[in-house]
Amino acid sequence: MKTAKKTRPPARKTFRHGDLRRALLEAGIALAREGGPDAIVLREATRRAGVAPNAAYRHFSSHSDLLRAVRAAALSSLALAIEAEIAGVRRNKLPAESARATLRAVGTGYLKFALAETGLFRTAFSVPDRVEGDDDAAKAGKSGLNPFQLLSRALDLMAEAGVLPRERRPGAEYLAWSAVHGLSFLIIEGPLSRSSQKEIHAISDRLLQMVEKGL
Amino acid sequence: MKTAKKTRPPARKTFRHGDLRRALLEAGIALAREGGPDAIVLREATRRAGVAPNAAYRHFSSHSDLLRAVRAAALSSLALAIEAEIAGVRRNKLPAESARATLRAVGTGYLKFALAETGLFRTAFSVPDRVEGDDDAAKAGKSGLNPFQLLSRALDLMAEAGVLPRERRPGAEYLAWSAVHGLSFLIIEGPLSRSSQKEIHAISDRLLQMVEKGL
DNA sequence: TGTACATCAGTGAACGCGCGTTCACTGATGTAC
DNA sequence: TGTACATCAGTGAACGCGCGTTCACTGATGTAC
Repeated sequence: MKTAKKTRPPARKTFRHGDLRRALLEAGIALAREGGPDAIVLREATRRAGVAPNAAYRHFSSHSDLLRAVRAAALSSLALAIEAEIAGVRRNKLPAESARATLRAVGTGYLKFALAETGLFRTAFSVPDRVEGDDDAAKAGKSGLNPFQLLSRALDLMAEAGVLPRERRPGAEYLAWSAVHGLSFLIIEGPLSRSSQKEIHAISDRLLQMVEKGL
Repeated sequence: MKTAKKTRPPARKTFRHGDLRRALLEAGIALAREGGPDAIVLREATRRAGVAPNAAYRHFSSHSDLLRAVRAAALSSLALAIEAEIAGVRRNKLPAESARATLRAVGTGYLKFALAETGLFRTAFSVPDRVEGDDDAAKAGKSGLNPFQLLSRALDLMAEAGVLPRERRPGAEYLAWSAVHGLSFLIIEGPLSRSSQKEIHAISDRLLQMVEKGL
């Protein structure tokens, strides 16, 4: 899928753009949304912003600098999606139930985002990057936590509620993350890509159950 | 990491090459091994085979045709790695134990391959493709089964041995695959990419345990 | 066993493409007096 | 309030690169007689 070249420059009337950095970043995000990380093309971003190609260099030092910024934005979107799912968890439950529901919400939010925003999702994980101890706000949601940190917090809740044995807590992130990320892959690029929403929903449920039980 | 351009054409003395198709395929595999799917460049393959760029078109109809062939070879390598791991399972066990060991072997073989042959592994899954009902021998190992089919067979064994409840058997492939594939990702491109072999081994073990228990 | 000829694998040259990036520039803006 | 000037965001033109692919060709091979 090639990107449409039809988008005409909005014909600025001022010499100065106003907020070119933001415009380029948003064009980059749009490109990522449409075609994943490989679709983030510096020249196309400037085209969409209605600006000469080299103008980008006033705001990003290189192509990969733009890519990094888009990537951070994608992670932030994912964090927002997870937060939205967590917000839907009923508060008046027993701690154990509530902790489990929160962990499930993290998984569900992750999977929903992968399905709905495939391009951004793939962009978020297109480049090796430790997100664990990273407090870059550009990668975080409203809570100030990035996706990994949201998962960590959910697991902490599980441990506190006594649902997850303390000795199993360390490193549990990687087990849960593996399962959910792997399923996202199967859904996006793998053999489940032609399955119905309903089938995907069912298998997602089973997977989250497996994690809960097996953790 | 750019591919080294130093590899000089082997200076054929005959006009005919002999087995150019094979040479191009092997060059393609070598490129994939070194740099993943994006490194599979038709021109570079012909360079390595010591042949003019357009000579490739006698054997592959296009770049993506070559890519498909390399991809099939990568899947076949993965199948071989899994088979090798299965072959190491002790035969004189109880059926239940033996079935569990076989499933573990599938997971271990998968993870080992992902770690040792990252480029080929990424190539194998670089393009959406249903491998489930696919009996293309180019994607299979010595047993004639491709990686997915090897996993299916291991799960069948589990069901027959009574270790996996029959009603949970359908679709179990996707749960196991998700977990193991997800961990492969974390190890290859994700946050576990800088961990030691030992840490990776430990977390792999825990993951396989989780799958066994949670399936 | 020897020759004529069709086949088709590989050659050489060229194409158009879009990319990231660099250069010397121009002209709007904001500040100092 | 008005003017001179430094700043620096965006321009226009160009670069070199490597890619996939097409064209008309050449020359080794295998087969028919």
